[in-house]
Amino acid sequence: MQADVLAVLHRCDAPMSAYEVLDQLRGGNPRLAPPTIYRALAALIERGKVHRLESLKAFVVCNCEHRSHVPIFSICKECGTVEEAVSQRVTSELSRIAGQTGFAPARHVIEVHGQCARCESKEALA
Amino acid sequence: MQADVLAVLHRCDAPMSAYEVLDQLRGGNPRLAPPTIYRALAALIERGKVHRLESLKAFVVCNCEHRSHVPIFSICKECGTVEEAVSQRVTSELSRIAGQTGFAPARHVIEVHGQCARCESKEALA
DNA sequence: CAAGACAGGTTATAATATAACATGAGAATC
DNA sequence: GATTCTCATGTTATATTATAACCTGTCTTG
Repeated sequence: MQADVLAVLHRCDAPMSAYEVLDQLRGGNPRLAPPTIYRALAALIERGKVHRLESLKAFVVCNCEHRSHVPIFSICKECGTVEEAVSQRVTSELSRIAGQTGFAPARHVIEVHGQCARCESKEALA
Repeated sequence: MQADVLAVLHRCDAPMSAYEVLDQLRGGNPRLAPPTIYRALAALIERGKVHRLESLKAFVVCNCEHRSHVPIFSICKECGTVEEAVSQRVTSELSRIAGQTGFAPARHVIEVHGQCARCESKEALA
């Protein structure tokens, strides 16, 4: 099931809601219910294969090779595409800030909404 | 209504879900419905008085004086308290990364989950 | 085979959020 | 003063996201 979910997410190449994944997989299996999808997604996230975009309530495959990393997502508000980046500087600066108050970071959520280069140039033409 | 919602959020001093706010306000007004709360929250967020914590699906008052800023939230997984910080370095580094692919940032979501100093020391004692 | 573990199925419901239309009070205009 | 406009809120209904709780079947392992 995890493999099926991962395959659907790969095919789509854009963030999908759990229910969009569910609809895709129902084609081959009409009995599929939400808990099955959410369980598979939880396991994939645990394994680092998938990320949840908190601000979109949606899921994407992790296209990062790094084992353990702090992903930074750029989310285009026009076309919905998502890029994943990594920055040691951001991570360490966040740790530094946290350290000032004795806070121990465990998990980071970094999502940047805006407009991708492609959509900007499209808009410039119009 | 915005003032009422803000007052409730202030009293609580911790993130609250929209429905928790709703329950608080229903004491004085049994006819209150979700859209009213969500409308007030949307307006308060627009005005920068309130932030939505995407990863908690909850809302907090903005305790920052700055007019326009990129808030960085530290969320303690033990006690649920939230601290709001600002870092020019993080903001500019995120802009730099975005710039590499021509992405134009418009809104940032930065939420760090972990353990606050107080909860860490409590745990150390136990 | 019996016992246990575990993935997935099934049913039901909780929690979060918004669409669409109605109402009513006050300001602006005539 | 009557009319119209605007805008916040009320109201009803429903969409969307997520999880609890329990069941079933298969596979493993002794």
